[in-house]
Formats: sequence, C-alpha cells, structure tokens
Amino acid sequence: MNRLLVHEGPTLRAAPFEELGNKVAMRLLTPRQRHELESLATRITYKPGAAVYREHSQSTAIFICEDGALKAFRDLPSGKRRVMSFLFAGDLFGLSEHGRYLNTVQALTKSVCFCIPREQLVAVLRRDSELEFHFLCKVIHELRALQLRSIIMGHRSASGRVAMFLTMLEKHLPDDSPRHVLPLPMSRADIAGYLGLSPEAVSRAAKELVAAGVIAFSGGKEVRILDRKRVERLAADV
Amino acid sequence: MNRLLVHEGPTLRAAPFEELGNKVAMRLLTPRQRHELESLATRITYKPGAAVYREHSQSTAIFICEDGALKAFRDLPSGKRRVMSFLFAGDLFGLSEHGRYLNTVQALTKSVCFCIPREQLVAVLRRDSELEFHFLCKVIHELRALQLRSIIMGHRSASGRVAMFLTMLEKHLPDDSPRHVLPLPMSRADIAGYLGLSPEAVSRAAKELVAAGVIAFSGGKEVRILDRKRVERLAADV
DNA sequence: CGTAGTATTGAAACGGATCAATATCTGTGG
DNA sequence: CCACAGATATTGATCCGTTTCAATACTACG
Repeated sequence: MNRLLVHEGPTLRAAPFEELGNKVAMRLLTPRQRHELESLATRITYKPGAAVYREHSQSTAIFICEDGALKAFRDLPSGKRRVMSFLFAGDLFGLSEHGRYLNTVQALTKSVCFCIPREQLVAVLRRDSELEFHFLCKVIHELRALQLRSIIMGHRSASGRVAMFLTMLEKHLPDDSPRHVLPLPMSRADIAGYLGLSPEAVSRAAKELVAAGVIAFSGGKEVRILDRKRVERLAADV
Repeated sequence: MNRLLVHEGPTLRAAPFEELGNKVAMRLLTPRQRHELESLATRITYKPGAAVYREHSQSTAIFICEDGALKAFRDLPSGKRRVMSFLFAGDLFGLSEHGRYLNTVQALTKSVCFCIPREQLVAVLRRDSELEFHFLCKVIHELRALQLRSIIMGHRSASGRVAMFLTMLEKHLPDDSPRHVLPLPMSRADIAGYLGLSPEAVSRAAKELVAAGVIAFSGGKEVRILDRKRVERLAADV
C-alpha cells in the first residue's frame, strides 16, 4: 500500500477537513512536509504480533502507519479485550492521556511505521501552520470514523454489524487493488472485539451472509463481496 | 455555566493534547484569541427544542456552545434516532462531510452558541498557529470522549451503561455547582438513543440503581448521586 | 383542570452470550 | 511432503437480558 511513497517519507491519509474548508481535496502531504516529518521520524518495521507500544506505558511519540495492518486495543477490567481500531497505511496513532498511552497497538501483518517524538512534532507544527492543518484534518477524519463505529455498535443484529465492518474495510483498500476481495488480516476474536460481539456471533453472522449469497470466503482470511448492494443495504439498515 | 466568560467571547474547553505536548494544562483561550474569534462569531440564543442546524443541510459554519445544553443526533434509515453527543458549554460542534452537516443539533435547554463561518475560521487558523493548536487539542479531546462512548456501548448491562452515562455527565458540570446533583436536561428517549438502548431499558436500569441505593431521583429531571464509589464501579465494570 | 406528550410497568419473544464440543488452520519438525 | 500439535474457528444447546408491544401512570403546560 502506498508503495509509491515509501521512500518519500511519512504520508497522512485524511478526508477533507470540511468543518473548516470544503474545497480541500484528499490531503496528502507535500514533498517538503514529508521531508520535514521524515527528518524527525524513525522508520520501524514490526513483525506480526509485535507490539508498537502498550497501554499505560509512558507515551513519548506518535506514529504513522506506512504499510501493513495493526490493531489498537484495550483490556477492560472484566478481562475482556475491546479493539478500538484497526490501523492501515496513512493512519495516525498514539493517543495518550496523562502522559500514558490509552491503547496497546500490535501489528497484525508485517508493518512499517514512522515514529515521531511528540515534543519535536509539536515544535514543527507550531512553525508550520500548513502541516498542523493537515494533522487537524486527519484527526477530524478519525473523529468521523469513530462516529461511524458507534453507529455500528448500535446495530441490533450481528449480521448488520459484520456487513458494516466489511464496507468499512473496503474503504481502507489501497486504490490499486480489486475492490471485491477483502483481506482479513485480523482474527475473528479481533473482529468480535471491534464489533462488540462474541467470536461465535461473528462466525454465525458470517455464515448467514454466506448462506444469503452476499459474500464468500476464500479460506478464512479473505472475503469476496458477491453482492455489494446487499451488503450496503444490510450495513445501512440500522 | 462559564458565566464569568460570557462577555469575553468564545471559549474552548479541551483536555491537554497529550499526543503532542504533555505539559499543556487545561486550555482556555487567551483574551486575544477570544477577541479574534469573537470578531468572526455571531452570538445566537436558542430556545429549548430549536434546531441549530439539520442533518444534510449545507454546512457553512461551525459552532461553540457558550451556555446551555444541546443534543446532536442522526436519524437512521430504520427510523431510529441515534444521539451522537450531548453538548455543553465549551463544546465545539458542526462536523460535516461533503459540505453537509452529519447530525442535527437541537437545543435541550435555552442555549447560547457562537456561530463562526467556516471559511473565515480557516483563514484565522492559518495565520494563528497557536489558536489552531487549541482547535487541534479540542478535537483530540472529542476523540477521546468518543472512544469512551464506544466503550460504554460495549457494556453488556443496561445499568452499567446508565452508570457510565452518569459519570460522564458529572464531568460536564460547571466547576461551581454541587458535584452530587446532576441535572438531566435530556429526555429518557434521548438517553436511550445515546446509550443504544430502548427507553424502557433505561427506565428499568435507573430503577435498579435507585433500588440499590446508588442514586435517587428528585423528579425525573434531576439525579442525586448517593454512592459515587458504586456508580464508578458499575461504570468501570465493562 | 384537562390534555398531550413523556415515563414507567408488565408479559412475551427474540437474539446474542456462554459453555462445551468438534473442526480447521498454521507452523514446525520429521 | 507429510504428520503433528497448538491455536483458531465453527457448530450446537441452553440461558439470560434486552426488545417489543401494550397498558397504565405521570408531568408539564395551556
């Protein structure tokens, strides 16, 4: 993903910051800004299962996913694990509070991330209002994504949630890959944790969708969308 | 709420932007920045039930709540109404996509808001990196609040969700008001829509909490916290 | 004081969680 | 390349809590 940009420094993927300017097209950083960020950033490669950082640990940096897929999750007092988000190329992560990370972030596939020390980033943002604006856009984008998620969780039926999850994944596909085959780098338990369901419920919902001829599996870790219209209808029917 | 600042222009309430700078204390705008915003802003008073803007309508401005309480909601295809957030003094709202608002915002109590034209705000932010940083902080704060909400919605039990809702409301109390009496400006249906429950379930959960001696009602629209410890324990037990 | 909207209560049914068992996949070493 | 072991995924049966529908109580406001 974003292969063309791999050697040009960090990129930020974000929808237009429409609260503040609706004429702004899909925002990618300018070469100068990428260079600016790159000079601060360390490029790190993570093996599947490797942790980028852990919940409650001291937070000193923020990250940008360059390639691969990761998950951000929280372990709740009850022992349950809630998956807060899945991270793909262009995603920004490293949210903290009181100087500590709020989630644990772990690589699902081999992933490459830029690690940017917080203090230094602040300094650059203060100087470069344009770049800061990019970050603002990006965060707003995250905000919308989270709103969408809370709508997902409001879904009464498990199959509706799964359908919504699939349409969501589709949006994260790199532009050059076929739109109807979705790789599922995460486990069923991860999906369940993300959707607020039990793994069993996810299994059954997926089975339902297969039975209805809406999707098909090519071996557990890959879904083919057979009837996009119906997936979208299921997803929208909240 | 925020009565002291009413005549000094808009204020923004936001937690520290810890991703980027952990030494930053509770951020209120400087007088200069308030003035800067005020020169762009229109101060509007809304009666209870009045709409600030409607879902899908053309978005040209963003808003800051100055006083009062409002709700932001979306009507879903199914006819259900999902309440996305409740807005209090210091809250920023007006999220849009493709030039249209995503939610409808409606006043619950008599409310005062600052209306700031988007284009002009963009221009000011580009010039004033400091102010832009405030907005970034604020949006990050919203992001955290939304994460919290999605945890709430993961709550299995209705009483747990209600407990979490109460602890959430408590955080929005003005500093000078007693901590253990919470006004509930919103209807049960609004609460239900926010928590992803039916109004009946909210009623029953509230009844449970009353029976357990954890809270008490002073006539429908006001709750007294009798045992904060237990409320918090219920809320945390996800 | 009456009416309309809101809130509560009650009874029934649905859907997901849970527990338990089986099947499938993945990676390892023979 | 195959066999094996551990983890992951699916399937089945039961239980519990929330939804739903219906009826009653409450509250605010004219």
